[in-house]
Amino acid sequence: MPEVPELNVMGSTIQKLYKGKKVKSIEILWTKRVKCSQQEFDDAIVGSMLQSVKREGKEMHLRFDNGQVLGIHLMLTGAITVQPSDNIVKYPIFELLFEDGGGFIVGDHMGQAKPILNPDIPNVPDIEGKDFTLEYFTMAVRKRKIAIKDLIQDQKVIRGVGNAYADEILWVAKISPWSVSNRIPGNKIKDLYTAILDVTKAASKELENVKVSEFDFSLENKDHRFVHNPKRKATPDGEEILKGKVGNSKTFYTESQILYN
DNA sequence: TAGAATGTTACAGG
DNA sequence: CCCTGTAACATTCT
Repeated sequence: MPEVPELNVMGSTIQKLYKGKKVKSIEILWTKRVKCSQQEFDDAIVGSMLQSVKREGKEMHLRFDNGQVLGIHLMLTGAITVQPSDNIVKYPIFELLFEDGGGFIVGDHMGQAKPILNPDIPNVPDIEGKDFTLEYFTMAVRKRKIAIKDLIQDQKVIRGVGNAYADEILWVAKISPWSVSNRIPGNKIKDLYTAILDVTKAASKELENVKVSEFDFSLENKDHRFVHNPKRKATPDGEEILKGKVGNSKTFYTESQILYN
């Protein structure tokens, strides 16, 4: 369930709720994908105070006053349930609790979401970062020869775009997801760049009032996406939404998106 | 019942 | 060694 707009909302909420509080416990409940031991998590953050929450690509980074960082990656189907909650988390990955009550559980029925101790921050522009410039993006798009949808989702090129918003972005920019990256003309690369910024900003704003109690459900079911949304048959301007595949992921698009190849 | 779920990584082939 | 495409991962829900 995690892309940039969702992570922005979750991150600012976690910060609002727990900034300045000390960690009472962290309990790793599903260790398959986790690199560090329970002991290492305990030593790093138990007793330390939460200073800030920042998003880095598709990860959320919790920084503590002792300099330690807890990274959270929700992968495909992970979710955060703020505690206490009426909902029982069926497949918990880990639980983080603060000293005077509250905290959250990260759950994922696919078992892929994971906590990361002191994660690396790759030298790749985040889509909301200052170093994500039109110049950089134009160069990156021209350098390679793959489907444009795969390119904008490649976290080694830019960090933060995932399958759902990639469809929204390409629809706004009026570019077919199968367009070959190095065949896209300069003015359309600019449209694409602008669409990445605009779609991300608009969706973040749209989601900012979602209730904390609905984080583990409603965020992904909100009707704010216009094409990557199984509930919709047509775009707001009445064009039929088509379904296909780019690489191995499901793609929603329309006929009017131009194919450059 | 096969396929989908907002993702990443390993590996084969060129 | 670089680039690209494909499949695996893992598990429940529809």
